[in-house]
Amino acid sequence: MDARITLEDQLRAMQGEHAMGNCPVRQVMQGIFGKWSTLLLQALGERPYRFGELRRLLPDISQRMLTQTLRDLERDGYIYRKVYATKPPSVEYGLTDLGKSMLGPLGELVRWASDNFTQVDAARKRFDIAGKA
Amino acid sequence: MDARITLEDQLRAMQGEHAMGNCPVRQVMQGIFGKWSTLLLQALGERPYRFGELRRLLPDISQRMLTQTLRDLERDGYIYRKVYATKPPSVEYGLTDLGKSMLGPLGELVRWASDNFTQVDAARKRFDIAGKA
DNA sequence: CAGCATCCATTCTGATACTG
DNA sequence: CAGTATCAGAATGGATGCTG
Repeated sequence: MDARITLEDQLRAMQGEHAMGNCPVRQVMQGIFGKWSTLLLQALGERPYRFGELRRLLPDISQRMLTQTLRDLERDGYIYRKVYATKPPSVEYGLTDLGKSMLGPLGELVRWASDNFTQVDAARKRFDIAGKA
Repeated sequence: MDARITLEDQLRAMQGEHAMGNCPVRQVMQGIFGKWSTLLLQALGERPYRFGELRRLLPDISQRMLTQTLRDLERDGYIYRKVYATKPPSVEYGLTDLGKSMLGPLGELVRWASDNFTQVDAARKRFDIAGKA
């Protein structure tokens, strides 16, 4: 079985009402690859976290971006949001089944990036030094 | 072998000079997930294409974005750019070995997105209808 | 044919201040 | 504790006209 998706596959999935720029596959991918989405998905892949815990885990995310990214991930069905009516209130975030099923493929790519970022970095330096920047 | 990369792995890879927001892994991922990058990488995974061919293949990309995205992919070492000094000139783009090696993991994720975009779409609708939008 | 330069609109991101 | 609201700057995206 070939795991490759051809461009024709994607074109077929678009059926006219969608243009290339907003094909559904790409829309899904964009949701996963926001500036903080991948990091949050991986964190929640380990265990559920509370809002404040995530904030401390990602020291350089602003509160605004954390709230917004979590909301987007919840909207796409990757994570759940559970409010405990304690005093003061606490909110727990965790992966849904859909989110868990996505973490496999995403992990593959993260692993590739982790294994190859030095090569990418080297390529960038070569390109820039060659004056093509 | 567990293919998962933990957050601790990423934190370890950062070594202080990098913050979460610009960790090298994320930088690589961002390069792959620009608005058009994935589509172009997949197209070039089938065979090399010329500039004009790519333009026709992605009808709704602007010339500016095509040029820019190709240049970014070349800079990161995923594609090569070969100029034929014909008259009029023609330019061929194709995947490098690094690009080819990345297409595997990327394809996994594209396949997941292709298999699950209806679920994501359904989740979005539920969220919006529930008035949480 | 395969670009580059310019201009403009939209989106994204973060800092800051405030609330149930 | 876990947000919301507002604002300003940066980055991104696209339309148009010009060139070797």
